Amino acid sequence: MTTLKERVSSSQEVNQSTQRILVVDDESSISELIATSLKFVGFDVRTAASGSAALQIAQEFKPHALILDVMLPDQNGFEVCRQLRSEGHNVGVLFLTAKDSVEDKIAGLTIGGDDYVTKPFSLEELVARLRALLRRTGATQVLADDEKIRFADLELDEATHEVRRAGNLIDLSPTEFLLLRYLMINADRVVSKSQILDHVWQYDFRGDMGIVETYVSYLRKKIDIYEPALIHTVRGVGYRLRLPAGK
Amino acid sequence: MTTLKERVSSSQEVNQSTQRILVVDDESSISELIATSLKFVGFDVRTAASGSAALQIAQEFKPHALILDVMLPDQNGFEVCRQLRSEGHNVGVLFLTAKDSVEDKIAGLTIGGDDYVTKPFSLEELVARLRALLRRTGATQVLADDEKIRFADLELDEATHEVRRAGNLIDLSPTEFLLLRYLMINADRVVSKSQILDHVWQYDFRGDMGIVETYVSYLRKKIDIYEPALIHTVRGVGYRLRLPAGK
DNA sequence: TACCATCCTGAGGGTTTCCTGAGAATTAAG
DNA sequence: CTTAATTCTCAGGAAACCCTCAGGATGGTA
Repeated sequence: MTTLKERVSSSQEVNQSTQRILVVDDESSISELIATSLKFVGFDVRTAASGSAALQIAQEFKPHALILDVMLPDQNGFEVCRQLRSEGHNVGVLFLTAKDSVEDKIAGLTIGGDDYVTKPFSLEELVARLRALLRRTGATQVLADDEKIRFADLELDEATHEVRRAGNLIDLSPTEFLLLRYLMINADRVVSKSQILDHVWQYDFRGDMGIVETYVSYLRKKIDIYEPALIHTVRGVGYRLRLPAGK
Repeated sequence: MTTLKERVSSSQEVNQSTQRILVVDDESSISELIATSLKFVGFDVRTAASGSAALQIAQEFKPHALILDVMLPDQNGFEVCRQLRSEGHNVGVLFLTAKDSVEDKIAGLTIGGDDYVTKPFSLEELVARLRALLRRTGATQVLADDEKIRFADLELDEATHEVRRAGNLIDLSPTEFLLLRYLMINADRVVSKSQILDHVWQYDFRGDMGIVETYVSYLRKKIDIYEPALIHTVRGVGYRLRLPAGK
């Protein structure tokens, strides 16, 4: 089994126009995981382990968005957010909260275009939410890409959660949706089962990679009943989304 | 398929022509909540924590409307309002009052096109009232909306609070109305239960999201007794208002 | 061809999510 | 004060979903 960090560095996605993200979490394993992952897809990332450190770094780093744990050693995440806003930082925030947090005042988190993700999360979900947030808060200079991902005659719409193949609507479960999304983002590239597991499943998943095979099978039965087949197995390596031409 | 402008109108609403709103409340958590929310839907917002500060800021900011807590540290909100008017500021005011204050008094004092909202409020309600106020006071230079929101054969009139489906009048409770309104504003997009809770329910609501399910159930029994069904659940994500067309 | 590692997929059990009816609690109206 | 409307909680059941497992299929290699 490889390490998370190794496996994370896989895809390569250019042109993020270097948006700056500040990650704030006191568990360094979490903030490192996120930072590594975000850097790799092209963001400019800094980390902080406390609220006060975050405020300080934000002064000079001027991030386009924050990923902010609500439970911090010195002060709570909302307070950090409030202070930032009152200092004029017009920045979107993606909160991280424990799933079982005792009704930890998880209200009002989605008001200003902000959003939250519960721990444990999957990297795919985190990145998807972050991108949606940047789009909403207008921090993106590249101008809304319709919120749609396309490959061949496949079309995945993040706003409506609709997936179509050749115009036909396809019904996917949440996990199937995330998996397809990951494959489409990495279209034409081979992604290993480990990579898929790390990105699509929650980071505390403790099963083997058989589940990836199972879900690829599910996906095939839904999207590759059409010709031509798009999901291809690269034996001993992983999977790859491609058209037959580009052999 | 709705137009982009329609879909966008809840989240980022372009072309608000940057109307200026001054929010006055001594609780910073409240004024920040309001400011964040209003900025997000396209207003230009400033905040003040006292009556005197408000008067000062109003001099240079020249707001199109005020959101004004009636209980302020230095002076009472009505007094602030009176002073502003005597200084020639022709501006509509949306008062914020504690629920248990004597409502008759307030009603009597809200002359002209003014209005008031009791704490705790829901953001949907606050924004709706503010827009109505701006419309009445003529501060709005563009945006002569129909005051009606439509989707498919659904029609919701903000002025009369009437809802019709295929011409049939439908009787909704206040919460049902706000919920439907929120869904219609976000027609075709998936909205999560958290988003619904944050926008439709009062900001101090401390229950779980089961209540959203309950109210969706109520709504369905009133508007989806007609064909086709418009309210669809997206398992694991939220709800979405849509036509069956895309199948 | 025979063998082995890898991959595919159907079946089934356990869990989670969602829907809805019933009723308590609160509020508004008569 | 009584009644009605509305809001909210709760819990049972149904459906969807997640995951494991194992037998069969496939591909590479000796």
